[in-house]
Parts: sequence; C-alpha cells; structure tokens
Amino acid sequence: MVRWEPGTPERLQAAALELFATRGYEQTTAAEIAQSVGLTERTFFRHFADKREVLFHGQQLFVAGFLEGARATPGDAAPLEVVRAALGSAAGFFGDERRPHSRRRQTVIDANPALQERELHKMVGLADALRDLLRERGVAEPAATLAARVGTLVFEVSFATWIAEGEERSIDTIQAVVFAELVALVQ
Amino acid sequence: MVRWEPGTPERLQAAALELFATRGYEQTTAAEIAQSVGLTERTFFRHFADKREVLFHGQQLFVAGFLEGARATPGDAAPLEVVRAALGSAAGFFGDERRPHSRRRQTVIDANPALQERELHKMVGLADALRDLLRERGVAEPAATLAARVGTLVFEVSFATWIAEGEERSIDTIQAVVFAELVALVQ
DNA sequence: CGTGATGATGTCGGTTACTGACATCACCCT
DNA sequence: AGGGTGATGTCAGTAACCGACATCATCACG
Repeated sequence: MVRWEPGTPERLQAAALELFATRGYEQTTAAEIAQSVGLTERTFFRHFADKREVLFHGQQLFVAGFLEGARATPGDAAPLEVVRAALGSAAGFFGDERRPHSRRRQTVIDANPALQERELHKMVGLADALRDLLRERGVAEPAATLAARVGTLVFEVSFATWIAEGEERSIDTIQAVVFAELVALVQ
Repeated sequence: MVRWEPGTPERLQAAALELFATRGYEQTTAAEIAQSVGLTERTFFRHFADKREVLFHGQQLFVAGFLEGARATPGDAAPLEVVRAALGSAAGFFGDERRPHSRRRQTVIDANPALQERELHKMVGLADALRDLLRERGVAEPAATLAARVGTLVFEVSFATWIAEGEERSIDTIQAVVFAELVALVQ
C-alpha cells in the first residue's frame, strides 16, 4: 500500500480533460479538478504552473522527438532537410491509436482562446529551439528563423488536418502533401 | 470644461507602457495603472478585456491596413502576390518616427511570456482573416492557410529586425529581403 | 426652461487563479 | 529506533476580473 497513488500529473490531466470537455474550460475550477482525483487545489498548482498547463503535460516527449530528428541529420544538410527530418521524427508520436484522444483534446483547445494562446506559445518555443539548432550549424538569420517557423507551420497545418473529422491518412502522408503545397506556393 | 478627459484608452495605454517598462509587467497592478491617470480599476477593465489588452489597443488600424492591401489586389492574383501586397500596405504603419515607441513596447512584450502569448494569438488572428480572404478568392486548403501564415511570419521576422538596435533600414526594405530569403530557402 | 434619456464613471461585493509559509506523515536509510 | 525526504494538506493573502447598482454632467426634446 503506497502512501500516494503514482502518476499524479497524469491523473490530474485526465480529470481536467474530462471536465473541460463536459463543463467547459472556464466553468471548471482548478479546485474541482483536484477534488475529482482526491487532491487539493494547492497540489494541483504544485504540479502545474497554471491551469492551462494541465493540458500540455507530456509534450516534452514530442518536442524531444522533433529536435532529435533534426539533430540526427548530417551537419551539412540544407535547412529545409533538417526541418523535414524533424517533422518525420515527430510524426512517430501520432500513431492512429492516438487520434481519438488528440481530437478530444484539440476540441477543448479550439474552444478556448486562453488555451490557444498557450498552444501557439509552445509551438513558437519549439521553433525557437529548432532555430538555435540551425544557428549552431552555421545557418544565418533570417534563414534559421524562417526555416524553423516554416517547420512548425507545416506541422500545425498537418496536425489540424490529421485531426479533422473523417480524415484517415497518416500524419506522415499529410505532412508530405502539406510540404509539397508549401513548396509549390513559394515560386 | 468637459466631464471626462477624452482618449481614456490611450491615456491608460501610455500609463501602462510607462509602468510596465519601469516596474515590470507583473509588478504593476491594473489598479495602479488606472490610478496613475485618475481612474479606478473597474474603469480600466471596462476599456480592456484584460490586463494584457492595454498594450494592443490601436492594432485594428494595422490589421485593417494589412487586409486592405490584400483586398486591393486583383481577384486573380497569385496567393503570394496577395500576401506581398498585404505586407507592403502594412509597412505604411511603421514609419521611422514610430520606431522608438515600437522598440520600447516590444522590449516590454519580449520580457513577459503572458504578453508574448497574446501577441502570437493576435498574429494568428490576422493570418486567419487573410486566409479567409484567400478562400473567398477560390484558394483551396491548405494553400490558403499556408500563404496567410507565411505572410504573418515574414512580417514578424521583418518587424523584429526593424526593431533591432542599430537597424536603420525601412521595414519595406527589410520585408523584401526576408521575403527573398524565404523564397531562396524553399527550393 | 424643465426633464428625462444617455453614457462614462465610481462603489461594492464576490469568485477564482495563484503563492508563500508552515505543518503532517508515510516511507526509507542507517 | 530515529532522523531525513518528499508529496501533500492547511491557511492566509494578493490580484485579476465580473455583475449589479448608484452617480451625475451633458444633451435632445418638448
């Protein structure tokens, strides 16, 4: 018999998603989320810097994968090749079994500007990390920033498509299409 | 003698920028901003939906100009030409006389994640409006979203460069360079 | 010239997000 | 057995907001 159930942040996250999806984000208090898993509000805020963060726990894995893909590329690869590698490696985190959960989560985010702001900020944070990686490889500005931001843009658009009702293609496939569209656009 | 001084939001904005720049954003309360121009906290929140918004008052002019430039383009122009026109027209709002103020404001934003989130959200809102305009002109997805987001990306990067210490080129000039870099990147 | 509508503001009370300080208490190591 | 550790609880406080109601110069209109 353990003193505390393990996986506290995960249980809080699951409870939060459930409550946000049913009652709505603003109609759910942090205290309610905590109580629904037998904890107090204070404990909630020990695990998450703020109420929004509860929906973003676990993203480090995705971010790490994204950057790992970029890093695994040869040191003299063209910026857009590094970006492509990052996208490919990130796609590994979005298998078909994850689609329903991602859909549910995204529905909550799309309904709340406060959560959208946080999501955008995370994406730009990821782009900034990729930009730094490109700079270390000698890519100058503004090319490094442009390449990195284009990478997260392609991901965002692809993810939104992957999530869409009725969509069945893998995110890999979608990313390839979106990337091709972008290249075709810029001529 | 008028009952209320006119330009209440503008006075609040000026006071807020001053206080944010000196004391810091989080160390400044909405009540303090209001008091510094002889008003109450409640009045502050009647003019701004939240504390962050005070720094974004007046952006409608920029947004309107951006979209106006896009709309002024022939109906069969290529997506990227529409985007280019939007950028050119937006540049009109950033003359040299505005540079010191923009710098000061951006310093405050760059120092506060909460303000960065809001700024990003505004940019994506602008991209969404441009995307809708492109869709009305028959541009399909994901090209419409990609073109629109690329437009705000070029603006963001150009603006950041324009703001940089020692930079003296006009934002027009910078935008042309950034745009060219982006085209060169995507080959 | 009175009067009632108007609109920006003030006042007040309440909720909720978040924080610091301190207490608790099962577990683990020695 | 006993002290250290780490996650949690408790409590009090600050500040961002919001709803409801009061105030009061101005102004249109009769």
